[in-house]
Amino acid sequence: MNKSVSDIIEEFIMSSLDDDSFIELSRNDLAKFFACVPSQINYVLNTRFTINRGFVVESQRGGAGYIKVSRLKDNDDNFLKSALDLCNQPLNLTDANQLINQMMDRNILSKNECELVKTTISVKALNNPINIDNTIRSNILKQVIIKLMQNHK
Amino acid sequence: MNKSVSDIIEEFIMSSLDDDSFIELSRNDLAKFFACVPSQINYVLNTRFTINRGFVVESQRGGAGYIKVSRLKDNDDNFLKSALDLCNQPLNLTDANQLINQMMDRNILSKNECELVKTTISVKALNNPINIDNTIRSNILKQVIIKLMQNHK
DNA sequence: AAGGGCGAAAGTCAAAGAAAGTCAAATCAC
DNA sequence: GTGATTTGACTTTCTTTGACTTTCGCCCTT
Repeated sequence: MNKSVSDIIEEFIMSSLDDDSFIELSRNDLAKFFACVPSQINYVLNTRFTINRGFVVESQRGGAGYIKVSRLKDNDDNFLKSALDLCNQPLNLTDANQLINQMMDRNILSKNECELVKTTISVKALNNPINIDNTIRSNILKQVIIKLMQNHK
Repeated sequence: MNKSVSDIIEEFIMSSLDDDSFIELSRNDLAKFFACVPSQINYVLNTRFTINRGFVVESQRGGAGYIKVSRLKDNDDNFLKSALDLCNQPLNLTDANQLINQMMDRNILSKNECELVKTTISVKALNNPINIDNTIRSNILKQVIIKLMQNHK
């Protein structure tokens, strides 16, 4: 198979992530290195380093701008991964709380953290019509899980 | 990570504030020391040492001019109380995050907890069609603060 | 002793510079 | 022909720079 430039850039970033759980890169430098336009880096990031594939991309513009790519971790039994899946549907309060409780049982969240997260998705916090409520709830939980998988300071 | 000059100046002032609750600087000297134009000091002050982040900047021009940066240190009860007040209006992401950061600075939240709460009010978490993001955000934060006030007795 | 001028601060603001993001048209591979 | 890739014009965000303004203390004159 003939590799595209995007494939090669993907491989490069992938192998940089072998050692560490995240890397910081300069979009411009990378583009220069691979002799492509800067926006191609975005293309690679958008098509290959997605949540679904287990990555998170953060960035900052301007002066000391950067792009940070992190590889998400999961514990052995794929608990977080399937929790993430659950969050693709709206979640009612009971189900969501149970999910959060399980995270505490598995020592992914401390008691305190568990309580905090439950607070953020409580009925009072999401003071909205029920149908949109559940959607926001699962969205919030999804981001929390991603954060937990992103397990580096 | 590649730090900008502004980042470095910020760090310098921050660490000067570690020992004391305030510090007096000479804008010109600082600019000379960091090899930048004097107005960059203002830029750092305006973007980093804001009231929202818990700082006050006072200054005097002319002959014996100076810039004084102080870290606000009212007690945690008052802080949470006024934070709660703030949550009666919709909050944009920046303001909300700064509030949460201050909770960490005051050891009301651990670093981890701080990150978690920030995650729950992030743009991605509250990614809903309607533009009531800021309202939901302040609601969530309000419940978090109420929760913290319970713990904090 | 009062007022004015000078120079030494700090403040303001907008332009320039330095990243990264977006989006859609053009091209390529199958 | 369709979907994936490449390209580039345009946008947004953050930082750096510098010209111009304001304020203040001090000294000098009267």
